[in-house]
Amino acid sequence: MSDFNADLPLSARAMAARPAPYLDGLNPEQRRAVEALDGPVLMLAGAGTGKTRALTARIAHLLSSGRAWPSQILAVTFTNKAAREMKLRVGGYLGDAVEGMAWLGTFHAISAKLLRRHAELVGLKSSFTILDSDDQLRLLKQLIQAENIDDKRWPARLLASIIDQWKNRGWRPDQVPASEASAFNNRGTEFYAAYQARLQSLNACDFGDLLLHCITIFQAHADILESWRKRFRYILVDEYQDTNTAQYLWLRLLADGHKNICCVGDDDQSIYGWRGAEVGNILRFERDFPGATVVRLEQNYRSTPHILAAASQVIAGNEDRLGKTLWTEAQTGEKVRLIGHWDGEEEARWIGEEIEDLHRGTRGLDPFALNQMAILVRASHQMRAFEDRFLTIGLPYRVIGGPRFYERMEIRDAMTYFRLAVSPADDLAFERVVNTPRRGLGDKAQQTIQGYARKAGVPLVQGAALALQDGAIKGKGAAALRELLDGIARWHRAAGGTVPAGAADDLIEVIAPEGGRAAQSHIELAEQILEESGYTEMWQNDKTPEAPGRLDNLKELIKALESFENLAGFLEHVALVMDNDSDGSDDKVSIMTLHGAKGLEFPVVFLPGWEDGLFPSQRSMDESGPKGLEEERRLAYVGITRAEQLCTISFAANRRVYGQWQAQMPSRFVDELPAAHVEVLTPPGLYGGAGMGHSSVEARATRADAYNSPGWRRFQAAQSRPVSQPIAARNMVIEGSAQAVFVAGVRVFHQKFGYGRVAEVEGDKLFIEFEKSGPRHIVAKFVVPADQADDVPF
DNA sequence: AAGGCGATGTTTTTT
DNA sequence: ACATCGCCTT
Repeated sequence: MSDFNADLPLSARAMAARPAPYLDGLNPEQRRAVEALDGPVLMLAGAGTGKTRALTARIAHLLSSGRAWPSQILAVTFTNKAAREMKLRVGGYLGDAVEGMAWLGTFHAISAKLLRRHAELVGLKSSFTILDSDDQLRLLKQLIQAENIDDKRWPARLLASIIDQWKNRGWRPDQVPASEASAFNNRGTEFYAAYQARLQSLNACDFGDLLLHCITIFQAHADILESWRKRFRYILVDEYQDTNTAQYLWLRLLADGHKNICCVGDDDQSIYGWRGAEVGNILRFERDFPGATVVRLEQNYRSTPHILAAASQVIAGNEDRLGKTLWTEAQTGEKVRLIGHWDGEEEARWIGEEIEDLHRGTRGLDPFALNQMAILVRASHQMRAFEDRFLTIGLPYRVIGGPRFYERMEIRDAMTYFRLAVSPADDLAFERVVNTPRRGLGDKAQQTIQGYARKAGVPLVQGAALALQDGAIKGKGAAALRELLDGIARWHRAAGGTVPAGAADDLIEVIAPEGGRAAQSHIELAEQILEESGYTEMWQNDKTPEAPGRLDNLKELIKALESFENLAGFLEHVALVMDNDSDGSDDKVSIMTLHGAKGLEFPVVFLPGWEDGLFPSQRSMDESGPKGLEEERRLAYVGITRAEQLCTISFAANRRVYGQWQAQMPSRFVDELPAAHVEVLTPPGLYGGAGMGHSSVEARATRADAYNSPGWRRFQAAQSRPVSQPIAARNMVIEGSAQAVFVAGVRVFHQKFGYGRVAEVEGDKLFIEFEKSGPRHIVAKFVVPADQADDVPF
């Protein structure tokens, strides 16, 4: 301990007077990553190599060495969960000083904070609202319908995803390249511009805008950028492999001054390419930041050597990677187990019994708690078989990643009312709840209101007031609308002190000049809003089985308000922090997707459904070709490396796919597992494994030497080849020729959808009317001209 | 304004 | 197979 102090840089020596507990127990690489404070640093952290540890130690080091104040460190994560975790861990080293880390958060939360300060530079007020995807979709749909476009063929969903992708790439409407001009029936950019204009008039922005507006501001206002560069003296980025282009630009802008940026990530765990993540960002880091210090964390503290070997072998099949070699000091442990089943139900049955055995503690292994075990699936529909089975045998389980609390209908409705109370001029909010509960204000009444609002150029609430004055809405609807408007005005006044003063006050006078005041606390106000609006009552009168649960959720929502000072603060939080992590403390088996499992670890992991088409997913390969396959392989890598002690991979010979039974081929990833580290098990009733009569692990999962032989593996390899090979071959044949060949009217062939005719060409995508399966958008390289279909090897 | 019916699409998910 | 959605009927 005493002699290393002499070698440390000045800052650290100054610190040596105090102990530096955060350096204790770091391995040499971690230590290097912690101590290389200045200039660009890339920390390539393999699975289970203590990345968070190094990252938090680095923050602690920056602070205790006096390089930066807490408020001068920008620490960016992707999820709120990761941000919380980091805050917690840094707090462990620093105590209360973490509270000063005002800029530790997600890209979006930090961007929102920045944007509130400079909103006017992009035509927004600092009180702008952040739209959720419901609002976004509703808005786009209006735009599409206003143009009299068939929203069947050109759905708002498609437009939303196109615009999202563009925003992910950092393109504002005027920056969308010409190559995208054909998107959305040649009108994509036009709609994008219209959408942005509409957002601006609503004083709103979507998630993509949070980043994009920041970029716009930074690019246009050197002085502002400069001041933020000065403030953020050190930048840390977690999960850098998941950044998209917009996030990359955002980071570059902030880091390009001092270049004190430390990016942490693992190219082998990049599994979000489909939503815009660019692995290229991490692969390119050294070129982007010349002279960067690159640290590889390769010592794994999580898994047994067999598990690591299996994971390493699988991921070695990828071309596009920086390359790391995980190693561990651990000597012993179970091999990765591989087992085939007759069908998906049997797979679920077997895993259920296996879990019970492991829980009980058979076979000389210590018993595992249920919450030490997890089942990781490729697609959520696989979960069903497990849920069914576990319900019948009474095995407690928890599904992680289902619909989230704040996405439930009743929660969104309730929050929409809160939104109206805070900003009565929020047209999207008004639209959403004007007839929820039913107030007799159907399409016709709503159109009347729209008409009045548009004609007078005022928000919908005011349009509604005008329509009432004019007597344009009659009867029951009129009375109910009057009541709603009075309510909104009353709630707004009650929320008064907490709302940025000004704008809405005149509006309130217009819609309800003689309203009273009401509740004191925002919690009382919230309850009152739900009561007076009739929303609670609506669910009380609802006879469907889910109604009681929804009422419970509403109570929970009210409870959640307690930790906020006012409604506006709460809404901001919810817009950005839409998570619902169960605490994991009760003893249940976890069922989740491979994506959901990233960043987690479990002593015992089951990886079912390793079948070609399911995993790797056919769609991924169809849509993204070899790149897609590589991403699937990374997913396999993520799955295996979640396991600490026991990892069991399985596949079924038959599986029901969309109601049809299908014969399944074992995944090509099964062939990529290293035989020396895998133990092949035989299920009961097959290959002589049956008849032992017990449900012990020995009896059900016999060591099946006959099937552990090279011959068995070769047999498997031979079987899966006819499936996997032609797909790759096909792509090679077709690529290159694709762009030139297709024009509207050409008859084409697609391996899955059969024959069809090209209706439209949109860049590299074709809109094809398939003879059997109807119209579809298809990437051109996956179809061949019909007259060449026979040349395609099968 | 509610309920029924046929068409439709079915990987992964955050903010 | 199955759930969801939009439209259509009552």
